Amino acid sequence: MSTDSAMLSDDNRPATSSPNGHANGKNGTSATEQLSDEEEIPLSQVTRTPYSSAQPPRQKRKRAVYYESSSEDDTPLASSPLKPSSDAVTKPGAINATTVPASLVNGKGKGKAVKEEYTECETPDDAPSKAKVNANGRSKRPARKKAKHDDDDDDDEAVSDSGDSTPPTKKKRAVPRKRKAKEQSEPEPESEDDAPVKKPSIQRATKKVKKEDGGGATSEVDASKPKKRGTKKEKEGKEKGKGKNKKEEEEEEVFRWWEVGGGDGSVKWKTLEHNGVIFPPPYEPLPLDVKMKYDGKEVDLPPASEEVASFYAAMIETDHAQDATFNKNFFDDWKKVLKANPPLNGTNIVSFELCDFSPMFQHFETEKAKKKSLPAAEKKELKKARDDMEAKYTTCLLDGRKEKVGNFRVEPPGLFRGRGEHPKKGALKFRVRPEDITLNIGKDAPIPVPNMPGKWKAIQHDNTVTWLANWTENINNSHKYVFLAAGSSLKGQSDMLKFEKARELKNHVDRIRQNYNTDLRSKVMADRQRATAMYFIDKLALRAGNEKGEDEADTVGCCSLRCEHLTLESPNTIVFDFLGKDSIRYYNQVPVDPQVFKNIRIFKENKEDEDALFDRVNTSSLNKHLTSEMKGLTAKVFRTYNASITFQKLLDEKEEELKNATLQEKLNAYNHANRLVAILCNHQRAAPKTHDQSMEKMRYKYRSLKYERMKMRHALFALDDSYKSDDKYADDESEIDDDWITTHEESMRGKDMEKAEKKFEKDNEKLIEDGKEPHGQSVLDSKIKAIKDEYKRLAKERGTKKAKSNKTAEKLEEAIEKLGQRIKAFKLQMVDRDAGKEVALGTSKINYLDPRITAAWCKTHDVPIEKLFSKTLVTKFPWALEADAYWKF
DNA sequence: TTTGAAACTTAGAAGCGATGAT
DNA sequence: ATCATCGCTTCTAAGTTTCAAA
Repeated sequence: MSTDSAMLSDDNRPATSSPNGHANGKNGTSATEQLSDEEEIPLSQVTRTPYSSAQPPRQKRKRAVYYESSSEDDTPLASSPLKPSSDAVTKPGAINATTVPASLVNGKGKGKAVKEEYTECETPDDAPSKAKVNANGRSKRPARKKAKHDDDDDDDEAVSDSGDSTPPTKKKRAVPRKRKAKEQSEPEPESEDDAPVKKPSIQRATKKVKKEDGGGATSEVDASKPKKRGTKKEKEGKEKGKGKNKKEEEEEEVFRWWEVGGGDGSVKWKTLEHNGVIFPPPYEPLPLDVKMKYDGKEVDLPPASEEVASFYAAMIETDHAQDATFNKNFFDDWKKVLKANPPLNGTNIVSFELCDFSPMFQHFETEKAKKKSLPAAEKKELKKARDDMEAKYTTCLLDGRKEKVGNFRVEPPGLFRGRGEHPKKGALKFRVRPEDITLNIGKDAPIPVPNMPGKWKAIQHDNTVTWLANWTENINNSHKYVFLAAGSSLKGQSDMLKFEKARELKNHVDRIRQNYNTDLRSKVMADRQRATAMYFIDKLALRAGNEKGEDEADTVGCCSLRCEHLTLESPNTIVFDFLGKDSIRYYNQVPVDPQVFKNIRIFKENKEDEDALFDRVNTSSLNKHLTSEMKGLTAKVFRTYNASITFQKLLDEKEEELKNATLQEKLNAYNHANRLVAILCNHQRAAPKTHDQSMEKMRYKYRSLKYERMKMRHALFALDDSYKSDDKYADDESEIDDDWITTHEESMRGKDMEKAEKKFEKDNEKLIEDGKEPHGQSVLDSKIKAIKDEYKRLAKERGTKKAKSNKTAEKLEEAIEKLGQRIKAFKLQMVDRDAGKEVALGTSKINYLDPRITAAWCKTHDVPIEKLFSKTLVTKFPWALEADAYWKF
């Protein structure tokens, strides 16, 4: 099928580009007309495209055609002219690393899209176009048919299309991008004295720190420490340290980079030493008695094929194995491996359905169990051995300082676990070998030796980047990098910069909002669309939304929204429903500014569901514009800004209220604010498997509380009829009915009797121990009888609205009041828990909430930071924890 | 321009170990 | 002490942004 023209023909109108010139007709006039605000909104025109969550229709997508079809793996490689020669591209290293020849599995070389241009022929009056069509009838680029410039000219005279006011570019011309440098041993940054690297003093903002149990950390100060910050602490530390045994002398150097300044600029380090990466152990064939079956018979697989089979076998109980795409991709790739490494007993594996991997699966399960049941001491030993082995890879020397490395373990081979409807999920991910890996390391540093046979692909010394190693992965031909850990100075610095940039937005956001609000009425379509997109990004914290390719899951962000993703509901509500990053559904019904509502209606006019909503906007033009509004401003800064500012505001609102609150109440308030931000950013998680069950438990407890309350009310009535007319004691137990009460009482009765028996036994044991006479059976019997009688009485009471109690009316009133509070609180807790079951708080905490907000809040409310930040977060944000109580985002 | 490589941040799932209930 | 739960850590996929090459 290679690029069949067949496919081309089927739906090939220039799709996307809203054929009938939505907006452009001739960009000029018509655009102007269409943009007039006054027009009416024929509601009937409003498109409604309900589709249910997970599966957006995307037939049109296949028009891809312009790209090499990825499904043609089986066609002879070299043949198609459209196909880049795979040989040329295949990474040598990937081959037979794991014994699986890359060339076997990876039909095509780079999934590089070979694209043709589409010469548009419709709508002649349209802008000169070359709209590239693509996917869902959308083009790799949005199907915009015009180029912004065209608009300008034509689109209503005047209105100088802002489009190009050149943004204040920084003539800085930073150090040349490494791209070229990478070839290999880069030529060393040409003396570039002007390179903005001022890190003179930086060298020594180091302190020696001893770990103390007490949590206080600091101690003696490195002589060269520059600033005087934190002296007090140091002194204290010193004293304490004195008394303390020196043994723990494992003082770590703590580089207080945030006190030094500098750091920006493109040179990231002066010297860099590291030990490379760890490769996973080679494949170990299964014991001879563990064999998968094909058509009921055991198959004798050579190791290479067995390994791939085992990847799948380990997953047969997961959802992945239920997925058709996943299975197909796995099987296709596996067959290629099998072809080169056929079963030794001649089995010809052609049908996936006939494969039975369960013997392998069982084997893995027993192995797992074995490991688990190992004595603790042995487990510990194993772990120690592993840690020792890995130790040297966990850190590196950056400008002479020890820093933690993040992902020093090379990703093991396996089956690609793409999210959502990723067309390649299940495909075989090759074993990575030294030949695949490029190391980035200081010029004078010794070159590490790989822990498996082989030679590094290349060594480079590029100090303008932060990675230590990288390789190209075979599924999507993207790059994988080994970076420093989140707690390292390099990551910390850029993290801090990120938040500072977001804070800077505070000073510009009013103006920016004003501008885009004005532009919502712009007569230039491109501007109006951009303004509308900005409105969404700002208000709803949507992501920028780059275009995606054919061989990726169909997900969108702001700029790549399609008409089908928005539904209008008069008078001014927009319903968003689309799959965003990681194929997480974004569903939101929001009332919007009437002008935005109107705009969306206009943008959708004359377009198909699968056409781009913002056909004149893309992330690049959007960001270009944003940068012109504020230096360094991009779409994602809005997310950071809005998340943090919202969080700060929410916490501030509760400040007074929390003055005398308990610790738990404070934590709740914090988590509540955190949750609202997570919702804003649409951070979801799969509801815990046990959620329903635990909700059920809570509901039961809730009812039990209601039952108690009812009993007390009734007791009150029994004492004095007049309570019945008091609203305070009106029936409030709608969630419990007679049946439930019956069951509940029976269950309590059972429990009470059990309890009595247990107690009886225990008492007797005790008596015997003490050398006394145990109670006889009659004691228990009479207790049981008492319980039975009690429940008989309760049964009689049922429905009478009377109950017995030995409390006085006053006591009852009090107890009811208290119970009422408890019920309310519990109900809240339930609702909260249910509401939060699908909300992930972690992501915003790690990436979006300025940690200084939390640090300051903890100081204000006297909450230990450990209650809110896990150990990793504490080490990730050392620069933030010193913020004082008054610090505000 | 447009495309896509490169580099870095953000993301949820899976794995794992601590902790609390029984 | 054992088991279930839960929260944290690890893993790696999936985004964004920038810039050079075509």
